[in-house]
This record gives sequence, C-alpha cells and structure tokens, in this order.
Amino acid sequence: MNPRNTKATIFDVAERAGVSIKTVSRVVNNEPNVRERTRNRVLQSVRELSYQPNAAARELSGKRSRVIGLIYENAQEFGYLNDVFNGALGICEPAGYSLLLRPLTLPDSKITEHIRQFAINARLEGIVLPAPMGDLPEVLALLREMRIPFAAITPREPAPDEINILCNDEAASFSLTELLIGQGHQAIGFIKGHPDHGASAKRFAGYRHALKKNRFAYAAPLVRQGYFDFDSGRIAAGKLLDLAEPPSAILASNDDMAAGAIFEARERGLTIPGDLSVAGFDDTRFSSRIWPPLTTVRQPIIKMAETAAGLLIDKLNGSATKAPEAPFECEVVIRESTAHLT
Amino acid sequence: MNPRNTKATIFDVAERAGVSIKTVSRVVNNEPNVRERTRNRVLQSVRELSYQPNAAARELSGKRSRVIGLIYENAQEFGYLNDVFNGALGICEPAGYSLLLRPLTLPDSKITEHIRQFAINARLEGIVLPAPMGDLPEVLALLREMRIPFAAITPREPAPDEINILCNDEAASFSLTELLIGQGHQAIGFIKGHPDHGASAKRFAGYRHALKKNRFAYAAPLVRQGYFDFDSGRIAAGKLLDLAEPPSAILASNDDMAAGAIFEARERGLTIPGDLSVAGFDDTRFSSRIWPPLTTVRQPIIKMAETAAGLLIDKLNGSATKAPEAPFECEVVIRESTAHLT
DNA sequence: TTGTAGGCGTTATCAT
DNA sequence: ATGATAACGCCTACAA
Repeated sequence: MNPRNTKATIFDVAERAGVSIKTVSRVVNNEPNVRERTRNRVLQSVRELSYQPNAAARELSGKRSRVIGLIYENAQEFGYLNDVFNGALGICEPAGYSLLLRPLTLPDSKITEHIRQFAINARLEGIVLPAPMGDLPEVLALLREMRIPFAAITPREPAPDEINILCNDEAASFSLTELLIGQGHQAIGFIKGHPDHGASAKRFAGYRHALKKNRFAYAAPLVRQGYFDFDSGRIAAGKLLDLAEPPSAILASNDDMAAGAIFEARERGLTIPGDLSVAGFDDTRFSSRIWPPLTTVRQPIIKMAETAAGLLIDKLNGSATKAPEAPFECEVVIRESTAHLT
Repeated sequence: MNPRNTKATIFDVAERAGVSIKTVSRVVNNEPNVRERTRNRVLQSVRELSYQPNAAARELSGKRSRVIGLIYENAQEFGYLNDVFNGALGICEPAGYSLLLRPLTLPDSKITEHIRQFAINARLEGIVLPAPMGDLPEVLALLREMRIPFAAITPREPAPDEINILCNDEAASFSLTELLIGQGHQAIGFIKGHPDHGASAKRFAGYRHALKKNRFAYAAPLVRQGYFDFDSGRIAAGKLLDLAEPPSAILASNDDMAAGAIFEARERGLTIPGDLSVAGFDDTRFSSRIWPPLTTVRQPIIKMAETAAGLLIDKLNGSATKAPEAPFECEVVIRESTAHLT
C-alpha cells in the first residue's frame, strides 16, 4: 500500500521538485508568490512521496497546534452528544485538525480553571461548545479573556464576531403544542427544561405562544420545572397527574423527561396515549424504541455540529467571516405517544 | 490565577535553578543521575515558573507524541461507548496523554487503510480497541505489523505480550439463564449477538451450559441470530413468537435487542412480563427506563476502559508489563421484565 | 553528576 | 518568484 510508514520530509519534496524547502512550504500552505508551473511540480512530488507535513515541527515553528477542543456536559443525553461528535469529527479530520474531547460535570465551581488548564495543556486553537456549554456566562467570559475563538451551539443571541449555531426551537415547540391542541386536548401540561439551558426558555415560549394564539388560558399549575433528566420528568409528571384536574397531554422539553413521564404514567396504570398523550423534544435514538414510540422534535444536530466546526476552522484559518447562519430547521416527528382525545 | 498563559521554557528554568538545560530535562523526565539537592532546586523553579514542557518540541525531538487513539464502531450502543470514553479519558489526561477518537462504520472493506491513515496522521503511540474492534483479525494484524501497541476490550484469548481486558460474560449469561429456569420457564428463547463479536459466543455458551446443567434439551428453533441492534432483536423475537410453541422467556444477547423484543411483543398485544419475560445484557442507561425496566447484566465498563488505558500507558512508558488482569466481574441486575411463570 | 553540541521538520526573515 | 538561514524547545549522544 503505502511506500513506507510515512517519512518524507519537506527536504525530500524540495529535492525531488528541484526547488528550495521554502517554496515547498509556500505551496503546501497555499501561500502566494509561486509560479503556477512550479506549484504543480511541487504538488506532484508531494503526491509521489505522499508527503505529510510533520505536525510537531509545524507547531513548534509556526505556533499553530491545529487542535480544537470540544467540552461537553458529561451527564447529558448521549444521543445528542454522539451526533455532535460525529458532526465535528467529520469536519475537523479532513481539514487537518484534531478534535479533543473534554467531559465536564456540572455544576462545577471550578469550571473556568478546568477549561483554562485544558486549553493550555492541549494548546487549543479553538473550542466547540455544544449545549449547554454555550449557555454558561463564565465560560464565554473565560474564552473571550483568553482570546480563544469558539463556536457555540445554543439558542442565544449571536454576539458580533462570534460563531453561534441555533435552530428554531421555539417554532417547533409552537407546532407541537398546536398539534396537541388540534387533537382536542384542553389541558396541556408542560415540563420545563433546565433553567440554565438556553433552549428551555425557547421551548417554553413556543408553548405559551401556541396557547395564546388559540385562546387558551395559561394555567400555572400545568407547568412544572424539570431538569432535562429522566427522573425530573418523572417527578414533574407525577405532580401533574396528581392535580384534581390532570392534563390529558404532557409536553416535555426533551425526550428524557418525556420518557420519565411515560414511565410515571405506566406506574399509575395509565395507558399511553389512551389516557395520556406525551410528547418530547430531541428525537434521540430511543425515542422511537420505547413503547409507544414518542412524538417529538428532531433537530439536525449533525449538520449543526458540522457547521459549528466548519465556521470555527474558517475563522482559525483566517478565512473571511461567513454571514451569520440562519437558524436550522427543526422537524416535528409524529408517532404513537400522542393521539386525539376521545 | 496563572502568572501568564504559560510561556516559560526549559532555559528559563535552568537559569533560575542555576543548572544546565540538560539537568532540567533529566529532572522533568525522571531520569537518574541527578543529585537530590539539585533535583529539588530544579523542581522548585519549575513550580515557580509553572513550567510546562512544550509538547511539540518534545515530540519533534524525542519521537514521542503522547497521543493515543480510540477507534470505535459508530453505530454502536451509546451507553457502552460513553463509559468507554469516560474511562479512557479519565486516565489519559492526568497521565499527559491525549486521546483521539475515530468512529468507524462497519463493515468497512478499507478499514485497515483508514486505521493506518489515522495512526500515521495522528502519530498514534497506542490504540484502545473497545468491542468489537478487538474482534477484527485484520485490525489486530495491522496493528501488529505497524508495531503499534494496543489494548483490546473484548473476550478473546489474551495473546502473550498483548493487553486484553475482558469480563466473565459467560458466567453472567449462565446465571441469567438459571434465573429464568428458576422462575419456572421451560422454553427459553435466545437471541444471539453479532457473529463477529467475541462476546456473542461467550454469552451463547453461558446459555447452553445452563441448559445442560439443568437437563434441558437444547432446541435449535429457540435460538435465533441477531446483530446487537434493536431491529434484529425485534425480528428475531418475532420469529420466536411465531413458533407453534413459543417460549415464555427470551434472553437477548444485549439490551438493544431485548428492547426490540419487548417492542415486538407489545405490537402483538403481549404483556411483559405476564405473557413473556425478557432479559438482556449490558445495562445501558435506558435499560432501567423502558417499561418494564429490564433485567440485564451490568459490566464494569468504566473500570475496564480505565484499566485498558492504564495498562497501555504503562506499556508506552516502558513500565514493567503487569500480570494479565483477571476477568472483571459482571453483575446480574434483576428488574421487572422477568417474572415467575404463572 | 553535570554540561555541550547537534539535530528533529517547519515556518519566518530577509535577501536575491 | 525563489532561496539561504535562523529560530522554535526539547532530547540524544557524547564529553567532562
């Protein structure tokens, strides 16, 4: 297969092409001031020797590590993370960047110190911040202070000159709520997400807007606080079902909590969706595999992660800053956990 | 906090300690031949300047990249991978190694070429192979050829001088089968795992041994092939339930397939565990969250990954090769998806 | 026990 | 448009 387990240096290429190493360097790094013919000759040699620049030498000399970090909340839904990993990895590798992962356990009072050490030790050039990392003010402040470019995936207001990827959570939540309303549900419970996550507010807002538009009175008891995890969804659903007039449908701010709600309902002998409709948010791998399959909202997470990594790399490479991305579209996925009120 | 975003070089430390850079190098790398007093003086300076050796320079000069790769099957069960990541990451970081992830999609006819490129581009010093990567002969052959040390997490025979981490799958499968037998089940269906995974054979062997020990006749129709994924579990369960004399219990070789079996049973209007008991293997995050919660087997995956990474690093650091690890213990977790035959 | 010189493969500077 | 040469920070000989 390969000539030899990689070895060719810039000198080999230069010799073979009959030029100096500096010219090779110019070509390899896409610098100007190389005659077209020369460039081609060098490129040819590069191919023939399957030359790969030595990253260590590059970094030592040029100051660029070509390493990007990805910090994430450890406890989190892995379906989301897996998509983020795949998306980011798929972009970084071909672009010649390494992606280093760093799980963090929240809440973490020393989070800035942890990130600082990570950034220094790994010589990070940039950082990808999947939700909810981009929602933490102290993290953003640290990165700005350290002047490390980052790309956040979270529904916050895009700060000028900063990369931010988001999708239309709110519109999707609105649609989902209207779906439930259309199915005849009069009392729709809502389980809020973790208050520190930007998405929580958006999803709640969509719910409220749908109620208002359809002239439903907002009933505070029908709204419960959750924290995006299974157990909190279970507890919140329990409170909802304990109500004198319990809702006939529950909209949870993510699928983990929706699964918890279904679990709780089952414990009480309720049938889904006969006695209770349940919908979630995220469309994780398991959303379609629990019984009944969950009505939910699918975000194009892989694409969002790809875009985040891509824009970050563009920035690191000094490319022109792209126009701010429009929000990505979410898609409502209707399955069997919701049904018409009979 | 930090004096300055890291900068001190070996020269700064040498000057401050009044020694040569070589002496500093010796101290930093724990080499012998340094007087105790001198060593302390150097260490002191290192601390005062919060000196961190420049990784790039180190690699360029010393040939060591301190990068470890982790290749995994992309489609795989997340819960397993998440534990593997956390375990390996938790060991690598403090030891001064970077862990680079590389998802692979199986089957992959060019897998050796992909791994070769990954190893070369990332300058890997070693590789961690979670299941089922360590079950692929061509992968092992490649790594041996390239002389890249690896640590495999899979139930294969430990080759001499190679690191292999495993747990007693077979014993656990045996226990689980006996549990079902003890519950009065006379016909126990079995869904085999992917034939290319080492664990599949072990788990099946445990099932057969339990049958034999309890003087159950082995009935081929009760054994179906699966591939560790939800759908294959669903299909296999369907065939079992189509039998003229269907089993009253099904043991699936992993939880994904067990979930598929439950799903299929539900579709047919069966009650779990009333009409059918179902057990799995892995205890993923969702095993306890589906309804009913799944009886399964828990492997200490995090510890196994930690051990794998730890032994690999020891090897890379030239430490004495540890004695081969004893298999890790699995634990049967009994939940509501299995019950006495009524 | 400690220090000196040379080189690792690139990029940057300054000529030409 | 191209090239010679000096960094970059560390480690491995080889001396002392």
